This record gives sequence, C-alpha cells and structure tokens, in this order.
Amino acid sequence: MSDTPPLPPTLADVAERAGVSRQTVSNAINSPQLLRPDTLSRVQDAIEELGYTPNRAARHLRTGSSRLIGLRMPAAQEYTANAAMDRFIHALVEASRTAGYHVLLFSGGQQVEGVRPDPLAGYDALLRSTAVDAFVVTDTYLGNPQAAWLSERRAPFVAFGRPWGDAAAAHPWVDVDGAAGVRAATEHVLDRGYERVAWLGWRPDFHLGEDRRSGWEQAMAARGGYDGALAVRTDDTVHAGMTAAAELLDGPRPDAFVCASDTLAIGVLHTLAQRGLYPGRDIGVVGFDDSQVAQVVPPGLTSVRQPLEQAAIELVRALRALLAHEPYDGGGVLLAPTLAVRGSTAR
Amino acid sequence: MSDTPPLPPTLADVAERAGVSRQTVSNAINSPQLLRPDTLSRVQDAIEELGYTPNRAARHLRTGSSRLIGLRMPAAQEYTANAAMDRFIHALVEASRTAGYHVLLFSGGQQVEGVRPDPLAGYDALLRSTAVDAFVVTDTYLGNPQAAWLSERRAPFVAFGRPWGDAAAAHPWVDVDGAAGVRAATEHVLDRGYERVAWLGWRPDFHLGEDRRSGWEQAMAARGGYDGALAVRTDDTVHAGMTAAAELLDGPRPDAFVCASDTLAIGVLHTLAQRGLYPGRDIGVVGFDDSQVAQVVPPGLTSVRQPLEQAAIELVRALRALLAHEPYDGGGVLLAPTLAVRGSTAR
DNA sequence: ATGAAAGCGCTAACAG
DNA sequence: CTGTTAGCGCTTTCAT
Repeated sequence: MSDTPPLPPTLADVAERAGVSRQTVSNAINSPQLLRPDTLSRVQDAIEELGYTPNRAARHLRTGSSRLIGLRMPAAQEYTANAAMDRFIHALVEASRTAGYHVLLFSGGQQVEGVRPDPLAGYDALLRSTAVDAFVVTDTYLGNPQAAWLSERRAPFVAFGRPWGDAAAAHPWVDVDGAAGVRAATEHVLDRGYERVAWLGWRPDFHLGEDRRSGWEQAMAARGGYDGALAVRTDDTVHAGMTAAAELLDGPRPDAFVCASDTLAIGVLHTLAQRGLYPGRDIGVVGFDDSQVAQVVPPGLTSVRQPLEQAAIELVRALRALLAHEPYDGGGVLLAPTLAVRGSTAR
Repeated sequence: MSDTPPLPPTLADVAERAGVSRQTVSNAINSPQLLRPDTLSRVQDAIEELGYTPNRAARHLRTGSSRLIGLRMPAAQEYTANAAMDRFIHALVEASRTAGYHVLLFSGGQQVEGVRPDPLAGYDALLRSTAVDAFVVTDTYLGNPQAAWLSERRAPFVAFGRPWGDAAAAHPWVDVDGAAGVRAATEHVLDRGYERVAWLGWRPDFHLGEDRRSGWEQAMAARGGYDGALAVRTDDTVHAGMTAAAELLDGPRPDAFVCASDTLAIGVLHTLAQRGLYPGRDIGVVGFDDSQVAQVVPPGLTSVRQPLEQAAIELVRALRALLAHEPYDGGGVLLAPTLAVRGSTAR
C-alpha cells in the first residue's frame, strides 16, 4: 500500500500502441464507422490490452456532459413503514446504468432542530458546478419550490410525482396512479366478502392523499356501499393509524380498512392486536407501498405496490429525451400499480 | 423551456468583474491567506454577485480528484427485514458532504437468472475512468474478492465490515461489534427474567454470524445458563426463522429468542402468532438491525441497533486520511451498538 | 480515412 | 501579493 497506483492509460498511450494518432483512437470509440475495419480492430485491440477507459473529467470538460444524474437523498424515516426509497434508488441506478449514466447522491444539509431544512440546498451548487447533467426530483407535493425553482433556471429535471394542482408546470414527470391502486384494493376487499370498508387516509392538504382516497370512494360508490362516515383523515404515523382505527371500530364498525400507507395499516394492526382481533379473519386490512414491513409482518399485509422499476425506466427515458433536446410533448407518464395480496385480507 | 440555460460564470468572468487575474481568483478560493484582505473581499464579492462555483470537471481534470466516493448499491432484499441500507446511505451522504465529497452510486449489473452477479463489475470501469477518488465497500464477507482485488490495484477504499479471517488484509475498516451487541441483548433478556434463552443464527460459514453468536454464548455462560441445544443455525429468511422457532419450542422449550437478524426474529413472531403466544408476555424476542419492521411491528421488536451515522463518519474520516496519503496504522475502528428495547421483551 | 491544431476551465509553478 | 504560462485528457473543427 505504499507506492501510488499506476496512472491509467490515456488516449495517447493507446494511439502509440496501435500506431495511429490520438484522434483516430477517439474516433474508434465515438464514431467507429469512420474507421477502416482493420484500423478499428487494431485500435480496439490496443484498448483492450491496455485496459483503457476514457477519462471522465476530460470528457466532461470537453463535452459539457458529466453523465451524472443528481438525486437528493432524504433522511430515512424511522418508525414508519415507508421503505420504498431503497427500491427506488436501486431501480434508478440500474436504469441509469443502461443509459450510460451514474447517480450522484446529495443531501439537503444537516437537519437543525426546529429549522425546516432548505429543500433547494444542494441543487444550486451541483447545478452551477456542472456536476450533474440533470436531476430526478422525488417530492413534488404542492408548494414544494424545487420544480418551480429548477424550471426557472432551466435546469434539466424530471419529476417522480405529478405537478399536483400546478397547471403551469411544464416539466416531464412520471407517476403512479394511486387512485387506481386504491380502487383495485377496495374492489379486492369487497370481492373477498368484506362489506363495510373504511378509508384511513392523510390530512386533505396533500393532493396525493386525496387522489388515493378517490379510488376508495369510487369503488365504494360503484358497489353502493359508500358512506362518508367510514372515511378518516389523519397524520401518517403508526400511532395516528392506531387511534383512528380504534375510533372507527367503536363508531361505524367497519369490517375492513383500506389505508393510504403501510404505516397507517400497521397502526390498524396494532389496534387489532390490542383487541384480540385477527387481521384477515376478523378485519381486512390493506396498506400502500408494499414495504418490507407489509411483506413480513404476520400474517402478511395486503398492499398496493408501486412499479418503481418501471418508473425508473420511464424517468431515465424522459431524461434522455430532455438532454437530447427533444421537444417535450407536455404529457406525463402514469403507471398502474399492482396489488400484493397477503394474509390481512384472507378470510 | 425552449432556450438553453445560461452558461455558468467562469474564473475569467469573476476575474474581470473583480479587476484581477484569473489566478488571483483561484487563490481566493483555494489559498485565501495569500491575498490581501481588501483584494480578497473584492474577489469574494464578485464571486457572490455572479454566483460562481468552480467547474468540477475542470478542477477534476487539473487536480486528479473528482471529490466523489463510489458506493455499490445492492438490490433491495424483499421479504426480509434488512432495511438498514437506506439509513446507511443517507448517513454516508451526510458524512461525505461535510468532507466536501459526494456519493456516486453504481450497481453490479443486471441480475441474470441463475448467474451469480460479478461483484467486481462496476468497480473497474469507475477506477480506470478516474470517476471516483475512492470506494466504500460494504459486503466484506470472507471470500468476497472485492477487497483483495481493490488492494491489488492499489485502489483507495475503506471497508464497512472487518476483513474476517483475512490476516493479510491491509486496508482501513470500520465495523460494529456484533458480539457485544448480542451479549448486551442476551443480558437484557436475562435481566427481564427470561431464563432459557435460545440463539437463532446463521449458518456457520459466515464469520459475521459466528461473531454475533459468541455474544450470546458468553452472556449465557456467564450466568451459568449455557446450553448448546438452545442454539440453532439456519438461513436468513423469515420462513427459516419460523421453522427453527417451532422446532425449538417443541424441543428444548426456550422462553426467549435472541436472533442474528430482524428477519429471523420476525420468523419467530410468525410462529408465536400461529400458536397464540404473545411476544414479550409469553416469549421474549430480540432481533438485530433495528429495521423499520422491528420499529413498527406489534408489539415492537427489541433489536440491536448499529450506529450507522457514526460508522459513516468514521468511514469518511478514514477515507480522508487515506486520500491524504497519511500512513495507515493497520488498525480498524470497532463501534459499539445499542439496544432498542420494545414490547417483545416486556414481561 | 487519418492527422494537426485548438480549447473546454482550472490550478501548479514560477516570474515579477 | 499578483500576473503569466503551461497543461491535465479529451473531442471538435478543419485539412490532408
């Protein structure tokens, strides 16, 4: 470990070995059709023998493209079941790789007690230093300034999440149809023989939550079972889910809960456990996100699963179009979720 | 969205505005002590006004440092409770940021059916293209070729995980003392009044698992309760945990389980649920990793928590020393885990 | 089809 | 303390 690593070979090294000029090597890599077959293979052999890979800094400096996509990494939320970030990041890394990109992670800076972290921190510096070619923005709730701010600076970005309520938004986006997922979940529960299906959702200031709620309402109305008293909106915590479930069970007596998140659904499971009720057999429960928690908690939590791998592929596709300066058609991509059925809806 | 974004300002722009040469601006950024206070503040004002940030590609090309740390992102393991990656990545991003680094994520390539993915894929290309300054390597089980391979090429890297059994390994590492964590967990269980404490671990070919097991053995022996029949080694799946727990309950009748992972502990909870036994009150259960699952599953799973934030800080510290070519003292950093106590060990 | 020259933005070395 | 010069490795004209 004492001496320094050998310097990687450069274009010039390859050129010398192949007996051609540096430009010819560059062409062999970037425009191979310009070379005569024999020259090309001679150069390729030299590249192979030397283990040559173009220097990214030089290429970046020259072409202006870093082949890096920026993604802001939010702090892991503990004591919730929102564990989808893992899967999304991996999917994005994979999808980026096939397009010749890597993912650069950054964070919004230290969480200071009482001070709301600046969601723009990080974006600006990366943009001005040309560290990334584009961003993938994940938290696009209404009022989040990122999209507007990035648009203003004409920074290339694609959002995972619709520009809720912002009709003026003019950036590409990919999202999952939560309403359809909840509708399918509600229909599944009704098909299983549960009748009084409650909705356990978020406070109405999130469009995302209201969208999901509409799926429940549609399914219930279509079967003639809609009852507004069966819908509750609360915070996205296990404790809030527990409390809301207890109140519903004491009031309008639902026999199933469709929830806006796995976190809320877990809250329901807590209340059932306290009352000696068994998920599935006694009360049906459905979550949203197909977290690891849903997958392993006894007896298995039925949950709406987002197609994150597909979403990542669509995001990268949109990014490539954006970076190739293809005209943006103004539309987004809406993907259909699936339902992972488990013990909590087994009667 | 039609015209191109304005080009970021360069050193020359700042120099012109401040009425100095480019080099002086560079000095103002990299060696401010060389400038006269008034010149410095004039340059700083110009930087501020123009919103200048050094171009990373140019800096990288010139200095040879990308200020990027490479981390391989493994695929999320579904149907397990091993959700610590999220937390670790965020911690690493945070720690890197304070040191002026960003994290570049890459993956080992597509998982092909039946073909074991090459753990070296990705490392080589990033190294030769000088895309990253160093790597953080996370899966350092014995027989994993990454460490040896990287050492051989003199690639700077730090491992999160000890070089188990490889006495020749000469790279910096940071790890968590699993044995101590399990020992504390076992003592906690004994203190709570459980007596026949079983060990539910992994197959013995992983040093990591044997290390954790030794913590259980030590604690049991110290209290005079050691019984080899109470130890089981199996695969790290929920199902294996279920089966092993059932067999133990039918055989040597333990009244508590200390497990090598939250995944196995969840398996125990499944078996308890099937038999109408209540975690904590009837049978104590402890997991390892303090996953989201442990945090939210009713009635809460007591679990050994790795200090990942601290680990990330130590990893970055080691990385900085390595990149500054400080002599490596040959030692590693071993961190003490904590125990998150929850309902599954409440009597 | 191949080669020569220029320059992306920055910093290290040196001159004033 | 400040300015000049050179060059990191690559790609993009433009000649040949």
